[in-house]
Amino acid sequence: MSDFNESAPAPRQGGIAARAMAARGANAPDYLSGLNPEQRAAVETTEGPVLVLAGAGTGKTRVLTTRIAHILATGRAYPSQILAVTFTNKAAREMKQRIGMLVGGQVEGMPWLGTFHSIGVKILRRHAELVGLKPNFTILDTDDQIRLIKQLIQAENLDDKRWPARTFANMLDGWKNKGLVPNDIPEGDARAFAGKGRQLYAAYQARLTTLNACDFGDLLMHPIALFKANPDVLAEYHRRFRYILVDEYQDTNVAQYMWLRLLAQQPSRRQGGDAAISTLAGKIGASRSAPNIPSAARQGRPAVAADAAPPRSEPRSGDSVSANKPQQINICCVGDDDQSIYGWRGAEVDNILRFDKDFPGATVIRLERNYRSTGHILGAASHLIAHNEDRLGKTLFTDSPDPEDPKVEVNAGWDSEEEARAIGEAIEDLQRREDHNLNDMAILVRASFQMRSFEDRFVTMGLNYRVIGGPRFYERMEIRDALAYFRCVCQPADDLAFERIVNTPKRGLGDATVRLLHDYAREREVPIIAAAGEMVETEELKPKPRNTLRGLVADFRRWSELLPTMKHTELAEQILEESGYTEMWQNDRSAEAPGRLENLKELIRSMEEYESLPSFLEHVALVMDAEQNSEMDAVSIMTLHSAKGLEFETVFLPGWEEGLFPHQRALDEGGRSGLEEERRLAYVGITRGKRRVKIWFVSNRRIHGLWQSTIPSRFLDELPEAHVEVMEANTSYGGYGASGFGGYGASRWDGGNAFKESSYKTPGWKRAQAAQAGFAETPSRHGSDGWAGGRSREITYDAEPGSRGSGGGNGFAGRMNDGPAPGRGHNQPPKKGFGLYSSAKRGGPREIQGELVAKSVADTESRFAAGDRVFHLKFGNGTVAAIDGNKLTVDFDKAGQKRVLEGFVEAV
DNA sequence: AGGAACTCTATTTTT
DNA sequence: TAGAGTTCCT
Repeated sequence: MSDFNESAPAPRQGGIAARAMAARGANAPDYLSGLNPEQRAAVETTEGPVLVLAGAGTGKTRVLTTRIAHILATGRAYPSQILAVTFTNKAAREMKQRIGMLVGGQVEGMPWLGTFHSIGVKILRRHAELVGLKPNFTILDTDDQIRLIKQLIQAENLDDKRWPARTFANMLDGWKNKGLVPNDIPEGDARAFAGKGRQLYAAYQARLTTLNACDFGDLLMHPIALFKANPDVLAEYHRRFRYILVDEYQDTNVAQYMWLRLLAQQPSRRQGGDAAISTLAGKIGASRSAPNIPSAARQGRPAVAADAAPPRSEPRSGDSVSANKPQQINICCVGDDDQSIYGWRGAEVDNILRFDKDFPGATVIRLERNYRSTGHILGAASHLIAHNEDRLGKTLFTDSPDPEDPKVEVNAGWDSEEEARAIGEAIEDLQRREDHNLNDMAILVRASFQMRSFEDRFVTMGLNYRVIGGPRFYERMEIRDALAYFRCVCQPADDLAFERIVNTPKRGLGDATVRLLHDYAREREVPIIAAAGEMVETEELKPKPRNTLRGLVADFRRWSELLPTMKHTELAEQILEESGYTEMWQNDRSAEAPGRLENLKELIRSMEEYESLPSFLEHVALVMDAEQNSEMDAVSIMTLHSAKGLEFETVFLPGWEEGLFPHQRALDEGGRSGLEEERRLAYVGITRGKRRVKIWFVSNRRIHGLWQSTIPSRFLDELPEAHVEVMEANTSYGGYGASGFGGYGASRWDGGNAFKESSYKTPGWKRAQAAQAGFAETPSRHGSDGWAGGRSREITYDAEPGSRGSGGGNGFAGRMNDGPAPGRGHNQPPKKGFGLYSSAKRGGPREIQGELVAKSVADTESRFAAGDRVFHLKFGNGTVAAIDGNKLTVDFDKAGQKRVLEGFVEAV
């Protein structure tokens, strides 16, 4: 049944390896020509651990795919002996396709190329019993997960408003990213949720086991636990995988790291996390064991594998290709530390930074020759990223700099509407004058709310655009409902699916009935559908719901019986018909209803490609992904995060303002490393551009409904003059800041073309420096109608509701009226007061590559000391308790302890 | 069951 | 401000 226990087959006629070998030339095979020396080294260094540091646009995927082709073509391994992991399905698909192209044909023979998760499931299906699951376990999506958690929270008699399931789901995610089981979560976390954090986690896992289900995190956690507890199983995989390849290594989290290390036969280095992993399911109350004891030992099994020396002299059946060579770790990780932008969801840049320590004797190959962008773009990006401290260091270069290439542009605008207008015009310009396709242009934003102004504008202009990202096909309500029906049919134990649709469409089976069902099922420990089947035979339900439920149970029974015989697409259609689900939307008069029906049809259509309903469900759980139509010519709008890996002729980067980019929250929560991640995001953004990069910033932006004055991003100051051109403002109101816009402005950017002389001698820059010693100056007010004159709001720190931006009446600026019409008198002289963003106080200049740059906020020395008495506009008088960069912890006499920005506080 | 009124919250996202 | 989610009322 599985190909796993067979010994490696001889290359089949027409099989991938055979074809690859046939395709191989005598000396320099085709696929190797056209690689540059570094790439070629990365491909040909097949043995031992290899780290390929592949800068943006240096041909990373090409190396990865060619390397696989090379391994196959030289007979080093069979396709089934190569483990190749990616993060996204898209990347996996692309790799498969490209390997196919290299080797000539479809790659049916690469069974172990896939995402961490899909490979995880594959492993888990084979050995499910070892972690207490059945092989047909379900995979829960975030939605199910949250509903389940909510039930558990309620079962613990906690207020689910005060303790939102969402929050818990996030914590859960964090733990699983770190590979922590309930017993190993930090004490602080354990105390969360009214002291029930750990208990809830354990209860959650126990519940998943009863449901015969897994969440996404478990797809990594279970295999790790399994390998550790069953060295014999791990050894089989060791024997199998001759070569391991990892894409986007900088994005791996701790759990993925542990998973890889186990498979790479490395003794584990990280004690904490490793000791943590044991069997996840239902380990409540198990006593906390001493660190460093492998979990296998705890469970009374021999401890080998991870924590002991790797079994180097394992017999290696099925290894007909190169038997008898000493065991080597042929792992190749490809990544770019400078493009690590997922720290916030658990990625550990550290994994890539430490590779050579993890794998002693590793070969490190740098790919720095860029084939994508112009010299100016590379120069700008490299100079920017050089401001990061935690990096391995690479410098991209191009062989073909062209004096005609445009420099990276920096543009200023008044507000987000003008920004959208101007970018819209620039797009039309390129389209008309340069004959650009809209498909070659993209707008990359930091946060999705920024998209709106572009959409609004493009709609009025009649400009085609396409938003990438956002809610996906399989996340739509109607799709989830339909899938829930199918799940109930295929998996009678899927309580969550059943609960989702018992009363959809409305059948009069409301909360009360469901609760009864639930209690009954829990008590008897049977699945809810089974419980329903039993309960309708009793007197426990009122006649009406009882009859309805009886009907529904009969429906499901009938559908289940049809499952083995009927064609799955027809059955699916029948289910949706007979359940009344389709009808529900047909009767719905709302505007979305027709679209939903259309989506349901699309769902059925997409099932065609799969053999059966269960196999379709499996696909859906893992590949929450649907193709977008790329037919029409349209500008792409997306976040910087979703742009990673893409490239465009022209890239627009709006919103380069302090607080937005770098994002205030990243700064607050991540400190210096948070800032560095933001900077990498900027780097990713710039390096998406092939020929043109146009950066924008504005001086007023509406955030949470209030107009905020903003200052230019510090990243602008980190761009090298040689590769950047500051554009003259060409808007009707007369340009940005020629008259010392705002007054609080902090950089060379507010001097318009003053930049060309000397960036750091401009009044703006001096002001910025001066500001560091005292208050930043206020933003200017503008307009005259409806201006509240409220106090500026405290970004993030002030959670006190109800008082932001209104009342006060003390004349400190911050609240603006509606979008200002250009040309109106918006440039009033600055008023002395409190700065909006005290991050305006960028630290003293620092020398990098002969240039002065802004220093990060974290280094700024506070003008306060612990014990100082201070006054805060809202909280009144207080005493400084602690200082953290520009943030103060203050014990207020009346308001208690608060964290406030230094800029909002005045010495008394 | 449905709707009005109210509250809360506002990066980034894959699997 | 706006959208989602919840509560409360009929």
